[in-house]
Amino acid sequence: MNAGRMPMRQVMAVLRRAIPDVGKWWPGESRFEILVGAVLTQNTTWVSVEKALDNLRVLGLLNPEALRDASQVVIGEAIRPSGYWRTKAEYLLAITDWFLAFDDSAQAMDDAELRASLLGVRGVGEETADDILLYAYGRGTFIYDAYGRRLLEAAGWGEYRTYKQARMACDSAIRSEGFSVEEYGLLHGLIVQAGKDARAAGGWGVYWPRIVGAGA
DNA sequence: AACCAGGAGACAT
DNA sequence: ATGTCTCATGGT
Repeated sequence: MNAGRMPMRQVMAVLRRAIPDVGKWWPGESRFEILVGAVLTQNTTWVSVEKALDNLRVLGLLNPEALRDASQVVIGEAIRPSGYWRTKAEYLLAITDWFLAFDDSAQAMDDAELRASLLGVRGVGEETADDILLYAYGRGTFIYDAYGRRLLEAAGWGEYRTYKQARMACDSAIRSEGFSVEEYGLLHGLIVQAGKDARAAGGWGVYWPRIVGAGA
């Protein structure tokens, strides 16, 4: 089946034509900041995350040593704009401990080892782990988030019940198409931006045919 | 004013 | 292995 499955490189071409510039899509001035952002953005818009990151930066807490020594309440106050402040303050302390313990040895780990190590951290699930793998450690990974699901469905890849299932299918397909790490990063950025545009346009049902047709 | 955002964990089934 | 609840704030 999957007669309508469009090759990922072609999907990317369609998206690049529709979205000329996503910029440096995951902002972050340090690797640690990317980890913090990955936790804060869970089920939350990036605009809200930026407010939380700014608050942490002003307090001098955007580095691992300072954050580790900060109280959960102080962290919670700073990150309040991004929601779930009790939960995420706890998660941030957990990922900070991981960073202090394993960041140095991360380069020596292969992709699967690093992913497993991250998944062992409280507050790091499949999607957050993949965000970190791709944007903090430069490992080629397809991020199967809510936007990715909608895009794949629109592009004829069908539906996958679980994150793992979809990730495996997409990763192997993309790997066989020879994507570089930079292309993986760009792809996810394009998908998220396209998701926003699609919603403004009235859904993927109208948006996708439009941007596909725009080049044909 | 309901609905959703760049999810994850606990718990029941 | 697969659903349902909860967590919290901000913007449509």
